[in-house]
Amino acid sequence: MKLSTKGKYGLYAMVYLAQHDGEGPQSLKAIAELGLPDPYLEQLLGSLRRAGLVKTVRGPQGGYQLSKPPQEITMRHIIEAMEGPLSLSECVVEPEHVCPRGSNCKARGVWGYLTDQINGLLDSITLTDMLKQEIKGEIIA
Amino acid sequence: MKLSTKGKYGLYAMVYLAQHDGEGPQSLKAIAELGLPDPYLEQLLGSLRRAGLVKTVRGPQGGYQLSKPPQEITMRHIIEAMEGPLSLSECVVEPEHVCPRGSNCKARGVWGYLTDQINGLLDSITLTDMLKQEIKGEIIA
DNA sequence: TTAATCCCGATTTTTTTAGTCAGGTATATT
DNA sequence: AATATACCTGACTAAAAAAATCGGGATTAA
Repeated sequence: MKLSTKGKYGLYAMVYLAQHDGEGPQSLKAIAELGLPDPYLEQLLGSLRRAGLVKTVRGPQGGYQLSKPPQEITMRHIIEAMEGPLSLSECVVEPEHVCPRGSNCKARGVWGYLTDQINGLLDSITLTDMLKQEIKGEIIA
Repeated sequence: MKLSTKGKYGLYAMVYLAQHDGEGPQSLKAIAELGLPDPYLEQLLGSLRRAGLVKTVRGPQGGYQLSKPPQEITMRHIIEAMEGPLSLSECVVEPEHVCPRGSNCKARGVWGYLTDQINGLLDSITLTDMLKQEIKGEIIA
């Protein structure tokens, strides 16, 4: 179980924007200094924009910035924008999924439970928490 | 963020073995009735055996069975056997990872925190819980 | 008008996942 | 001992997903 680069790069970019919140638009090139391939990063920022997490300014001095305060943006928003909803098993997410294991499959409940718990975790972490390196009063550095 | 079929099939197989615990070895063919391709499943059961979660009996009437009581086998044991340790980012797992973002990368702490939390969740669910469809007193069906 | 900068779709490359297969080993049964 | 059942192993292949690349277009400050 691992995270794709999409999710990681997306988060790095968002942390960068949070660190420069209020300083005006940050260019793609500036963000890519984090060590990310810029044409790829451009794609990813597109996802973040379409998800409503960043807004852009075109033209010279243009760039990307957070579309709302960092304390209102959670890890879940970001990861979900980049990778789609967390799905440990299709049967939890897809409405009319037919499972070869029938209706009394014992795994199904666990997938649902875990999905909820992990989503809850992601919901509970904001960009501000990350900058402060503190979640629910706990130092995470 | 999703789980591979390895993890899923591995769990299905383990649930099956838990349901038939004490009934003697269960053949590959019997387990594959869950709807899994049997030559592939065979591979996966190999991982579970090497991880010490199942033991096998060869020859006629042979098959697979749990190597310890179902309440001692957790989701984490199973998923980890199938997919290796949970790794949201290399920097958390690999000892000498050089990160282009340097030592004050704000994401690192979060990866560590999340990794611990999710591992904790997986630790807390046993095969018995799954059969009972109940985790920490909560019905999950 | 120019240059900086974002936007977008198509394409390619690489990696991982998923699955197959052939031949080998152990063992209960007769 | 012979046989048939069943697990074991490693190499192989195919398909899908991830990770990027690229070329050309649109917007706008200066």
